[in-house]
Amino acid sequence: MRSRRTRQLEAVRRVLAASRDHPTAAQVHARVRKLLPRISLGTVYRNLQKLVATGQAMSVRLGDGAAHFDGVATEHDHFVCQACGRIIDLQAAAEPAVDTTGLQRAGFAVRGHRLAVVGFCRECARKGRVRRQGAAGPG
Amino acid sequence: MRSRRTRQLEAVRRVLAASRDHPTAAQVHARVRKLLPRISLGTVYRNLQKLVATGQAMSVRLGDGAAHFDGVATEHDHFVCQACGRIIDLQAAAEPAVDTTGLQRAGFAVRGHRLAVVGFCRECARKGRVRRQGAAGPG
DNA sequence: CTAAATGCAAACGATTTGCAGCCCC
DNA sequence: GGGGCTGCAAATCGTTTGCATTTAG
Repeated sequence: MRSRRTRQLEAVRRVLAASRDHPTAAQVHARVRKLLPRISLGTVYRNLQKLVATGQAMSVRLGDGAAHFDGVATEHDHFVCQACGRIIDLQAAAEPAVDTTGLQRAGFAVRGHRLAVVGFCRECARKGRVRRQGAAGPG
Repeated sequence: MRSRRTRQLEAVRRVLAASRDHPTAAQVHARVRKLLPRISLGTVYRNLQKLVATGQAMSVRLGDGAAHFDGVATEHDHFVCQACGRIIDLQAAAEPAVDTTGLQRAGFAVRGHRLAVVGFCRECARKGRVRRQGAAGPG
């Protein structure tokens, strides 16, 4: 019943902690392989689950099919750039505060939220890759 | 190149407009089948895509694998009940306003956002199904 | 030792796609 | 009548799972 400290789990933990780009399970797998060439994708999935379950990582879904993993486990929001695809952490009490007091007053028991702000990051906005309003929304 | 007005597309549009519960593609399929028993799931997917692409519907992802479809196409947020699984539209300027002015000041070009507030809906909260804080987050 | 974890491959669920025939415009 | 659309089935993608074998404690 007790949980073991395997080299595979350690490697996944380490890779995730060193990644700032919210890799998918497949990307984590590719990176961990450099340390443990024989590790399987299934094991990566199992260990990612374990880290999420123990609050050492979080998984975020963003429109596209695959789950992305975040070594930052404290609750925070994300910004998704429509041009370069980067997923940026919106840390701390900073930025987009979500006000749920109205909901709570209405009788909802709020436990948390998932927020992804969509648009163009500083760099892409500066480079003028900004497609002006219109067309598809934040999907 | 021109788009046609088929009975299948019409049926999907109608079913979605009449649904307030954010059905999955499979659920839409089941409902449309009552009108067109021979319609295939693939066609339902293709037509749902078409409605989303033309701004007549929106698709929302919420933790669980499947996409849920919403006949309300105007941008709005959702509340997901952890007890009964219901997905509730948070309409209008009401409720959880997301403040992105800080982000914009920081150079981000904000185009929109996706917000899901997680917790217990009025009914479930009242019935005491509320598991108190702790354990897993809004995953 | 021995139960938990691994690697591998098959199983899965959601969604997409190729194709032959159908049917709107 | 022609090309988009359909139904069907097979294919794809991300993720999970069963099982024999390895390995941490």
